[in-house]
Amino acid sequence: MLSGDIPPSQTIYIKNLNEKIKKEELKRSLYCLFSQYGKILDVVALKTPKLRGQAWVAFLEVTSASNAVRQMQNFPFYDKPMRIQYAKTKSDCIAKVEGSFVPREKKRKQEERAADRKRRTEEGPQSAPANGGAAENGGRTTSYRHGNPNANETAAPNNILFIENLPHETTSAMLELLFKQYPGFREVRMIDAKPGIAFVEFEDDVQSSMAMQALQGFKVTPQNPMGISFAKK
DNA sequence: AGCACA
Repeated sequence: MLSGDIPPSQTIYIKNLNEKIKKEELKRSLYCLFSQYGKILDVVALKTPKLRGQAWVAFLEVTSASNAVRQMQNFPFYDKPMRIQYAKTKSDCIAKVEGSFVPREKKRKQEERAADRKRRTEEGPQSAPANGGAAENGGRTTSYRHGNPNANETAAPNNILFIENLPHETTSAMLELLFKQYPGFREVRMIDAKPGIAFVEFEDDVQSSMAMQALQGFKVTPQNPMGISFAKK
């Protein structure tokens, strides 16, 4: 891979991030943006002088990270193109999942030893930032893989979303109600000749990504979890 | 440019 001679792994390293964004918001947005590629275990961002403008997103699957590196490369995020590589070292949350986690000891700073001491014995996937809504309904259906035209390959980001698996009774007014709660919403378009699908347009790719993540798998009916992907250009 | 997890 030409991604800077670092071998593929579950964790991506992102730099050139907008440093004006507050840490919590940044983590939340990264979580939203990248969870389209698969389950995220953790998002790490620090605002220390050495580490500002950078973040790590740890996926459960290497393939998720690979897709993210390729498809989100140079993605304009808060007005700055993201530069994405694989992380150089394994994330703690990955080591924990693999059962190989050992609290770092005498590495750099001994002030960390005290912190290690009170390290909580956590088990499962690390705390991912909460997503902004629609979580009650059926929960995380991270990627929709049925009649999806981009089944194996996630489409490149687009300000227009492609919605499928809708009940045929769905109207654009219904979808509008659902999507207009997310910033940047523009319009819903449906085609009479093609029931069950819709296009939803946002102002830009970031905003469409947020809505996609928030509403992915949203169950219009118990049989109809929405499949949302980026429309093809 | 800069690779951490507190």
